[in-house]
Amino acid sequence: MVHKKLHAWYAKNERKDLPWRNTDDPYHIYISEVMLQQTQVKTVLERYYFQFLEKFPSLEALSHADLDEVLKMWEGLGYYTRAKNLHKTAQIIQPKLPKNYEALLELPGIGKNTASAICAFAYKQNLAVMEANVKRILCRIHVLKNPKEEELRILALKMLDCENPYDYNQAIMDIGATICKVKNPICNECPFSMICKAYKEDCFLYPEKKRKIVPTREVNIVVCHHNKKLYLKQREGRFLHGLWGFEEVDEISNDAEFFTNVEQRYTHFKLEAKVYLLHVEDCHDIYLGLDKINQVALSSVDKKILAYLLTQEIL
DNA sequence: GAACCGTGGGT
DNA sequence: TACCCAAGGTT
Repeated sequence: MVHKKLHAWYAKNERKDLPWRNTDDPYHIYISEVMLQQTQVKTVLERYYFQFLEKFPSLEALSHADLDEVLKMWEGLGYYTRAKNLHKTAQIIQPKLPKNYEALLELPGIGKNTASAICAFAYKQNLAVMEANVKRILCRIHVLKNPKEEELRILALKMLDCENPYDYNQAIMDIGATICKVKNPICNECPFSMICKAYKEDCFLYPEKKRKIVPTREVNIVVCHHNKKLYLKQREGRFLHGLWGFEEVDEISNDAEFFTNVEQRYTHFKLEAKVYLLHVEDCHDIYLGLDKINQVALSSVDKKILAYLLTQEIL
């Protein structure tokens, strides 16, 4: 009965503007799944999906690319390990993605969710996708505040429409995105309302969310410049790995002049940076002109600083 | 299991 | 301004 209702809802309300639903190419679906991790559909659609596939039209093309090129196409999307893992995976598995869940799970950057999504959407396999939307729906139907992963997995399997797994998975994700939203769910249009305990209770605060306090990190950034060239270096740690940026320093030289303040929110801390300019007498090859800078991937903070520099005739 | 890993948009 | 949100994976 619920499956019928869901099916009817989907026939009417399916999001048809999603290109990864209109392809059978496992590579395209794989790219979309990774891009969509913790990222809004709109962002992926407008600025990344088509551009990435045009630049790297196949697994083979991706495997032959330089990591710097891949990062450039990922610039601004965040969580850059995803790009690095895509590149690594392309080199491991080309010419083709494996077709079974366990083999996919072995690959870097592919977890349970992405593996099941690839199996369900690229290979039409009979398994339940369980991402944030689905989890939220299950939590509300069963009024679960803080369920274990395994508990949800069992409930998801019970719900799955084995006759139409592909449509079912797409449909329940659409319900989560457009009906069973985190805030202001539209329960009177929801095909699950008849079985939803949260609806019966008239309370949709499931699952419980825990908020965390984010610390502030204060840093100094120095932009060294010489003859319209700037010093940038490539980051090596896990954070913003592989992206280029201006240098953070502990001590500010007396010759540096204050330039501007910059703020940036990250997932687990807030950055407050004082940016200084330092004119140096001579510089090395690693100083980059604007044309070079535009070829490498910068993080959001460094882009902000660069944009401001451009208004100040430093470049 | 919890911390870590980005960003732009909405309120 | 400050906080929340969006198709998670790795350590």
